Amino acid sequence: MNIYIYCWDGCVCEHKVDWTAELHRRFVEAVEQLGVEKAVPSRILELMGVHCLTRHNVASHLQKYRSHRKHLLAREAEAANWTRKRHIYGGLDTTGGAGNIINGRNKNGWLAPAPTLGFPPPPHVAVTPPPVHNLHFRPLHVWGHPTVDHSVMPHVWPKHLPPPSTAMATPPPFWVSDSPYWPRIHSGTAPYLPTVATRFRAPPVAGIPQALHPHHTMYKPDQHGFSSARAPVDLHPSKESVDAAIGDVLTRPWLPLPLGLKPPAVDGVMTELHRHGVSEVPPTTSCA
DNA sequence: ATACGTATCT
DNA sequence: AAGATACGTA
Repeated sequence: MNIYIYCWDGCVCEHKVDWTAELHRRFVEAVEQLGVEKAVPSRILELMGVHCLTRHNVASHLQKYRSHRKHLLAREAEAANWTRKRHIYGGLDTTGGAGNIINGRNKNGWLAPAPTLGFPPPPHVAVTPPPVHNLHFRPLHVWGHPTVDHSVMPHVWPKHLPPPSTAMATPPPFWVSDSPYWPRIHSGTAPYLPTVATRFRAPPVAGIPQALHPHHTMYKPDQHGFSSARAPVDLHPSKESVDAAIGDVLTRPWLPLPLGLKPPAVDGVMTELHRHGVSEVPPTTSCA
């Protein structure tokens, strides 16, 4: 049974906040403006301009948000670290490592050590959003910055989905696919739009005025997707790690193969070499 | 008294 | 897991 309470301005609010896509989007927007580290509940609340939200609600959400983000960053660092070790081991500095990590940043410049670099300025001018009077949308199970997610999430591939083929160009991550949550960011540029997302409408709630357009389709990857980043992810290397490993191995085949990769059959190698007009193979030399 | 962050509870 | 609440601290 739903419990409703009366907001300070007279609107009817649900007892428990549903962090819908729209709400979360505003939240993230506010956090981005303030900087993830500097964002505090009161300021976020202010920027969000949403009724029926208390500072406590925001604080709680912020806690979860930071926690999720921390996990993601940790994984990213893990991937970067893996590649760095290999580079040190090989003594060469070739590029093509995990997620194109350069100077501690990923290619989008989002994942450098947070406290020092702070975060890039917001991509757009802050506009005070119109007030939202109700929270009646599907809960959102998507965490993190749209901008961060795009670079961080790829190695958290849901276990129930087939991994993307490494032979193909890397498709945009599935959680971006056609989601109203990231409108127009990819839909125009990326032909690859996996349709794995479960989409449905949020049913209108009787008796509650719909302040926001009720046509918001909610995206809800199942709870095994990227909220449980433990067992499935740990058992299977992340996509990013695999990409890094393959890229690395191709670049420097003389190094020991990482765990899990098998060397090609000699016959196959010889055939391939012949195909390329190489008939003599010099004796193997050790890397000094 | 108030806001914040974290831990804990439901 | 998500969101609320309790609690210690500044």
